[in-house]
Amino acid sequence: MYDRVAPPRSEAELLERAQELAGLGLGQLAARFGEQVPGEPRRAKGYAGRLLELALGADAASRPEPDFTRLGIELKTVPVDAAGLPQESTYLTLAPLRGLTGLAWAESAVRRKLARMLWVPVEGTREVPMAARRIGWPVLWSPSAEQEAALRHDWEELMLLLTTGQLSTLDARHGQWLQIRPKAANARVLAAAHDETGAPAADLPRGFYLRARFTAQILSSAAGALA
DNA sequence: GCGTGATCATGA
DNA sequence: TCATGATCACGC
Repeated sequence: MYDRVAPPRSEAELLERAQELAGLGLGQLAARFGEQVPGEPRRAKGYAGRLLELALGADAASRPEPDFTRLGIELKTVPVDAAGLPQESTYLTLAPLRGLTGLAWAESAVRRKLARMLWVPVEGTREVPMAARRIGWPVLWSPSAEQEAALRHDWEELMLLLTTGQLSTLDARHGQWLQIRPKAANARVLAAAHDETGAPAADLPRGFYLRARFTAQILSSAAGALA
């Protein structure tokens, strides 16, 4: 079979690996692992992300930890259009719906995820078949002071709505850069939450997402999005 | 069933 | 056209 790629031992090694993948099509990369890219895009959500995890040696295995556990780095692939602009928001982490009293930004899961991230743009326009979509130039990123302040502002606004049990008024329009949207297999899924009075209740699981216009800043801070 | 990886598809 | 709300696949 095919050996699993060993986790990178340093940021530099991880970045080098990602840079070596730039310009490759997803089909070419998949072939290195004896895989074929799924044919139907609707059934291939998340495939590019899983393939890049495999190729770069991510070791978190879908546990709620950074993808590169030893380096504390989170990997995100982001679909971009022909101009290199992100086409979609980026999922960060589940939003806590219960037991969130006293939760501070400094200890939040959102901040931990954002602390250090490797962004890999991938061609994502629907006209391009999955296998032909090319991997772009990677960006190793941490938030600037201004970016972190803006994200913290959004997070605190959103968390206030969560802690007061105002799930019914919380929708994806809140937040300038961060937003909260459903994150579930379907709209019938329920997670432990609480109501406006603080009593236990169940509600649709939600996740924190980074808006595409924020991700655009990250990608444009580096040179070309596509190699 | 949950949290991970995300993108799809429809209404505004 | 575009973002919101809904959905699809995988590992365990």
